[in-house]
Amino acid sequence: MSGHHTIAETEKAVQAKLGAVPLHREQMAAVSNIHRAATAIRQHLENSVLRTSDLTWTGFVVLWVVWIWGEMETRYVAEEAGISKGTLTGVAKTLQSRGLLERLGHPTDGRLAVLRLTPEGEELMADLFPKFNEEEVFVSDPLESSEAQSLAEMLRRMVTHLDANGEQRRLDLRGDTPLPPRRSGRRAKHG
Amino acid sequence: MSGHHTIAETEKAVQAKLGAVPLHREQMAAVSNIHRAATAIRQHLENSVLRTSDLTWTGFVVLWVVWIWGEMETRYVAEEAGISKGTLTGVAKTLQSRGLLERLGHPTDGRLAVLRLTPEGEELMADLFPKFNEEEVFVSDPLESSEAQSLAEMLRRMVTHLDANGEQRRLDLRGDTPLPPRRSGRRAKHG
DNA sequence: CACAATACTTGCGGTTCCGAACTATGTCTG
DNA sequence: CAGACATAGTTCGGAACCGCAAGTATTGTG
Repeated sequence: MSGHHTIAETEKAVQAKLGAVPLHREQMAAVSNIHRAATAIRQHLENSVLRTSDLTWTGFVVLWVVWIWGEMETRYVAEEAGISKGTLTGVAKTLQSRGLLERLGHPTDGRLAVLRLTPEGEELMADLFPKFNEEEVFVSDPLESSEAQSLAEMLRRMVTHLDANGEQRRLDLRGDTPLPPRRSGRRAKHG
Repeated sequence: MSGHHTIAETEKAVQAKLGAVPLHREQMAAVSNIHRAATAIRQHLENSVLRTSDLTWTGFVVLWVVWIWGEMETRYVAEEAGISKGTLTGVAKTLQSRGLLERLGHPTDGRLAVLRLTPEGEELMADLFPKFNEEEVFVSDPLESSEAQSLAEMLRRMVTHLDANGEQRRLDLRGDTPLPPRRSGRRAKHG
């Protein structure tokens, strides 16, 4: 970072480029700053606490989710971590191979798989999380305590809203035209 | 989405798991909600406006940056887009192959490369961005206009802070121990 | 017991992603 | 002006990542 343009300069350039176009600037700034902040924060956390344990962001998030909730079915882990089930299978494998996570069958429903931290995983998180939280404090340094609360609360509202209404919105948007297939992906076995 | 646990439930589980550990909860909630919101918003935007043009998130961000700033040197594009320059090389290639972006040498400094939208790229962005902005409005629906401003402003402060102080902080944190190499990555040609 | 539904895995084809090594070019200095 | 150093971009190894299709196994149901 520490680079070419500040956010303020970017917003100015947007004004210059899009001055004539009717836009909703406040929402644009809010959304784009959420992503800027998320990227910057993630990079900081990766390069401070996570890197020293050779954990990726996603690996850490998965560990965190399982840590907080204890044993958890894989589908919920994927959802909480914000990744697809397919990705989780791979990430969980990596974490298993490092001895941090274990995979158990469900006692009564044989279709389910349950994830749980190993003792090493528990130990790692107990050691790592306070450090992680220290950096959360560092990145939040410019916020008053009440501001941090209000920030969290506004974001919570956005997530809840998307959670409740996003799918319907997407359906409405595309009307009857079905989603185009992705450029990539597995093809049907035979045409 | 629309899944298992709400944010409120997660925060409750955190309380249960970490009740005894002294933590800075407000900052924790703020940071983790930034990432939750970023993921949810990104997924919504990808599956509504971006998907129909077969653009990935990163591809769109790169196009957006170049669109706003006009011709731009690749190193700045990478920085503004929040990706590494190595990643940009690949993404730019993809966008070039789709005829949306072009790559020019710098007239006087042979090391530099400059990116610019093609006419097709300009046209695409002119068509796409209003739709994108509409969805930014949708995801910001639960926020008052003044709240959106305040949200953007708080996030801007965090980014600015990280920009100014992040590197020093990381240096301080690791002291004299150098960063361990990543598990993955290119190795020296010969040991 | 056939048959549908569910949960996960596997694999495909692509993109993205980082960061270190490498290449090419420019700049500084003795 | 040559050698050292700096800078910009590309290449590459390894992993993450998605969405989808297909496969496996299990459970629920009429």
